[in-house]
Amino acid sequence: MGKPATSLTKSLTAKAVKTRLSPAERERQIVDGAIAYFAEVGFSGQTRELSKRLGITQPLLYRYFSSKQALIERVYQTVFQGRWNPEWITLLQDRTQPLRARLIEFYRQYSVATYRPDWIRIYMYAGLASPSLNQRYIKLIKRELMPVMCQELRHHCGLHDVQHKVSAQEMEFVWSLHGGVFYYAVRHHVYQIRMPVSFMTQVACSVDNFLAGSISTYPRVVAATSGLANQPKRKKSVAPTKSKSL
Amino acid sequence: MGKPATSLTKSLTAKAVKTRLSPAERERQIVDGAIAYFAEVGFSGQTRELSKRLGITQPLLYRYFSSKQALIERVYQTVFQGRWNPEWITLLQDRTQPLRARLIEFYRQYSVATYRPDWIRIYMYAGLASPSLNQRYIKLIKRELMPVMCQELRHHCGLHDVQHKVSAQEMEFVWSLHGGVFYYAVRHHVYQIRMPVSFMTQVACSVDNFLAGSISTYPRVVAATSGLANQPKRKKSVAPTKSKSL
DNA sequence: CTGGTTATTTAGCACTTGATAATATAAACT
DNA sequence: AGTTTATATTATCAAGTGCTAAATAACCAG
Repeated sequence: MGKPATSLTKSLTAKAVKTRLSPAERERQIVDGAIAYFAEVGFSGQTRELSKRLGITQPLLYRYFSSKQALIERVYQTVFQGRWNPEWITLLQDRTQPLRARLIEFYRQYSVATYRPDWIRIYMYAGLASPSLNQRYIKLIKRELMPVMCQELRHHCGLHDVQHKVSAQEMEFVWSLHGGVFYYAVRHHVYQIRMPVSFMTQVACSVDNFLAGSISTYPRVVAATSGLANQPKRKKSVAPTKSKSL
Repeated sequence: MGKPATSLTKSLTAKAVKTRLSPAERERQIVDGAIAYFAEVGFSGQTRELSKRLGITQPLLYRYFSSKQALIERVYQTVFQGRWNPEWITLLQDRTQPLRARLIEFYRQYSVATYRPDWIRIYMYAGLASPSLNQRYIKLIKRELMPVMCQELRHHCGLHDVQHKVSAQEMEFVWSLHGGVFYYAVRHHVYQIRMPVSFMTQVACSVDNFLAGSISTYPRVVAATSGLANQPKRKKSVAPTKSKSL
């Protein structure tokens, strides 16, 4: 564990040869180490332990980051910035492919970017400590991803005439798929459950069931919310199918 | 902030009248306060801050709990013990009701017991710190809940002849519903998102879509795994009726 | 009221933890 | 080489941290 991850130094094979790194390189090394360390133990982890894992002394951290909090901010930034790929939207909108294939491919690519131990664990730690970061991220999902998924789902269900903006109910409908997929990753990377079915197999299965059900249930959701605007805090229960509004 | 929460003391109206509580009462008060405090800030929260919220001094905690860790264990025990209701299984198996109604009613009751801020947040904190507790809980779900849900789903889909034990694939199929519902609670109580659709409305919607899709997709899942055993590398397991407790 | 019991507080120890200043030292430059 | 530059280390500080022992004060039996 104590071995320096960066072997980009031009020579001097191994061992504890005290090497002076260029500031840029050292900084990158610290950030990478901090991501791995905080992802493992949370942000209450100590700077001394982090420095030990990096093979450097603790005060050196403060040459590169003015405070522990500054380092944490940098970790956030590094982990969550630039993971969103706008290509995913165009991929989802490519109607030359069946929606099933598009959704599966999207989750394949999305999971590579985000459903990994570092991302998921830091995401959860951040959410528990103070959810503003997660709220911002979910806002991104709501703004960029959900409307597109809903539009494509409308098309898939033959609702070609519907013009109004996607409603909050419609988005929640899609969140149930998204949440199921996300929770697979949580069980895997947070609870460290041995998963008996591979991620992509499970995604395919979830997408299949989601789309099969949508044909009959999604038009009802769209119709039930077609009158009212999209977001606001309207009560108006959705009145699913049969009795019992609960 | 500094005011003692317990006004159970028989008299002495208000103010900082130092009251001596019976050990049982004080202990309960500490545990309750610890649940609320640790759920809010995590288990790295300090005993001094906890005692301040309780309106007592910090060393008093150590009269009732030998260490901080002992208090944490007690919090775990209090939050997670006795929340599982075996009645839920009989409810789910009551075929005089349509499966839709049973599932919705199950999630209504289940959410009352577990999908509340304290439970969810402590569950997540525990999972990140060391997932053994969560693994044990998920084992309970896998042993008690999933097989029943799968059996009822088989029946709902007209698969009356199927005899073999439910496969891991079938259980994962149900996990996708369960995960979607759980993640609603996470968004609500951990990320503190303002949910535009009420929990029960969303549950009804998810269950509807889940069941509607299952009619066509679940038989395929069952068929695909009917040949092989249920769990990959397990050899023929033992008695089908075992009743380990959590 | 009195004295014993014990819940609760006061005072403090040993250690941790984020952060800083002074010092040492490896690399760069001439 | 010798000089300069700034990376990295050593030696700390001050505030926090779990935890303990002794002192205090509330309750109760007599």
